[in-house]
Amino acid sequence: MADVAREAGVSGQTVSRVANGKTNVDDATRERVLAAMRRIGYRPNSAARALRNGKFRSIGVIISALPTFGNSRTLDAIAAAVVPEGFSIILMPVTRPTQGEVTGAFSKLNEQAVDGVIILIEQHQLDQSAIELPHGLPVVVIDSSARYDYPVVDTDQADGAATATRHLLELGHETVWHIAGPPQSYSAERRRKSWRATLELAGRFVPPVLVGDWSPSSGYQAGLELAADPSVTAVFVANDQMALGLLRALHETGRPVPADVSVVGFDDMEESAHFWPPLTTIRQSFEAVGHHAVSALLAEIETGAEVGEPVTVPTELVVRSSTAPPPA
Amino acid sequence: MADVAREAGVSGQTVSRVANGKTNVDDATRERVLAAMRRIGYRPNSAARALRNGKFRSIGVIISALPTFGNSRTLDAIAAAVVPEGFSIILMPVTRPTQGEVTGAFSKLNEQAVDGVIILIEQHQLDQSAIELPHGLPVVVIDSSARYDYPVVDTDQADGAATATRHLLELGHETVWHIAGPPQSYSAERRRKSWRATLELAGRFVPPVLVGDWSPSSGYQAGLELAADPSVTAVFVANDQMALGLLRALHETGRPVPADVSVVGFDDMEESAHFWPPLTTIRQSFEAVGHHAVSALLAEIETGAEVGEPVTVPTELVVRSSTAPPPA
DNA sequence: CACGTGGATGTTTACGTCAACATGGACGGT
DNA sequence: ACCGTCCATGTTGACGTAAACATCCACGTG
Repeated sequence: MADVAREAGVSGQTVSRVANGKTNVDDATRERVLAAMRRIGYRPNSAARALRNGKFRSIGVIISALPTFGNSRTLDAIAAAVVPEGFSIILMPVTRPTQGEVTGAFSKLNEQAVDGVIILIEQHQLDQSAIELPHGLPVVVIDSSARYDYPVVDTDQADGAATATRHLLELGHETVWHIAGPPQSYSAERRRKSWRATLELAGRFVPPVLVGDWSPSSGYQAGLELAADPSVTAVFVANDQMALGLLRALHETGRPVPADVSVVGFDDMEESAHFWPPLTTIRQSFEAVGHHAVSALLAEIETGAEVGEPVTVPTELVVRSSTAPPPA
Repeated sequence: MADVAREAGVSGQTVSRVANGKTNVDDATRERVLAAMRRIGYRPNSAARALRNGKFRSIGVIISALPTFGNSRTLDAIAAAVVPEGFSIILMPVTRPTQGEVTGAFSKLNEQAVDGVIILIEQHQLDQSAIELPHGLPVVVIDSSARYDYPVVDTDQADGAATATRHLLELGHETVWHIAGPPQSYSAERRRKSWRATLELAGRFVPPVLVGDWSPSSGYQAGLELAADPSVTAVFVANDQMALGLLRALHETGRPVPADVSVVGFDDMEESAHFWPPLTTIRQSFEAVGHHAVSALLAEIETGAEVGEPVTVPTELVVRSSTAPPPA
């Protein structure tokens, strides 16, 4: 900066003013400074800036299971929403979502240099208790658990699951089986509860739940069990990957989809339209989730006040070829 | 820091020494300082640290198409490799890999606060020219193009594609068709060239290339064309997602896999084992790629010297149920 | 013409940390 | 007892920036 100031024949302060777009600088002077900046290749030093005014213009994202379909999409949306605001993202992966790891990541971020934190961790049951975080830093949690003290954003899991179940019922199926996500996952829990509630509301028999871990393999395993039971005609699977595994199991055991059994997934991955048969599923908008999380966090950073209401992002039923009325 | 110093009855410098684990501090004093830190909840301020010693302990990752299967896996591997070293990751997404966007992201990182940059951008043909970056910051590129001035890490695309093609030939197929990735992608180009070379080496007819864009839909489109040609008995698809689309096209047109046509993909996504039929494919280790990229970058940061040799990560053929000898 | 006003620019200082140098006391050797 | 050495600890200053305050000049007004 000093070099630029000398080159332009002004004081460092004026350079600072130009760099920050202050208005009270003469146009001619501004031009001279800008030219000098370009000539010297001046880049403001963010460390010094941060030191000076206590803001870092960056937010931290604590994330587990990054390569997961939903998480990577959400992260991308967060990134897209944050960059135009002039913020950057500091990534803090945790290998397992335990209390220890999360608080560790959090305090690393705290030392590091962030103005706020988004927590994108699927499993809420952390050592039996909600995450406890030192206060003083704005935080937004992506997850619709009510157990956090922080603003929360999530997909409307319950409505999506209810829609999926109702779709199958309306097609004429007697009841709907369910392959759930892992027990520690809050979204899995919500989808399962909502599926059950929908069945009960319609006065239908509630079959036992099969539990997977989101992976195609676990869907395949569960699918093998389901395929062996001839009374199964409709299955709501808690995500598309497990649905893929189920489809495979159904193919292998010679039960045609959708003629013999109907399948609905959840997520609507890019691949789902090309499964065999193309999968009917619940589309969720990770983009909207990421976008809302960023809005809430930035608002909190600006104003210091937490936004009270949890934000819920709606889902949409996408009907393709894996559902049909039950066999006669 | 001043508070801690007062609390412990020492000077700030001693606190600094304790915080940095210097040895020349009396044990009793150290204990006293640590206790004071805990009591006050002291966190070193990284901005000041960075300002003081010119290092940031963080690296930037410029990435496009983050939710892409390979990219998210690689990013995760980078994160995993970087965190134990005490570095953190600053994410800098670019929407399109143009020269302008990349250099923009680069200079943002430069101002921001990074010690080095990993560029994870698939398409190398940036406005007809290689990326030009201002020098002075260590850079590693993930991509095996020879056109960069920087250390480079990538999967052994050529060997993988050759292995896939040879596998099909050895099964007895007369020739192998190819659905390629987008023309701007260097990996797509490598796979295509290597497929062609393998065919030529074996003295086989080289069929025209179908070009996709990595998406399942583009694979489906290409698949429809291929399915219409009864002479097609073996297809090497440049990634698993397009292979999924091809499988769907083959199902729809009633051409059984692998009895009538064999398919080999590339990537080995988690889903591929559960496609119908389970997909034979080339597994690449994104983990290894990320890991090597980080090693190279950290070495460059430490020593200041670029590592010369490009690193190539081997692939592995995974045989499942989508390949078989051609129909009699 | 003296004075007040307001805008452009300069000067000083503090942000939190740590390297470099300074200080001071304990201990060993002669 | 004197001196040199070494180790623990303290003091000073600098990193690059921007807020707060100070200065200076042009211009308008009575």
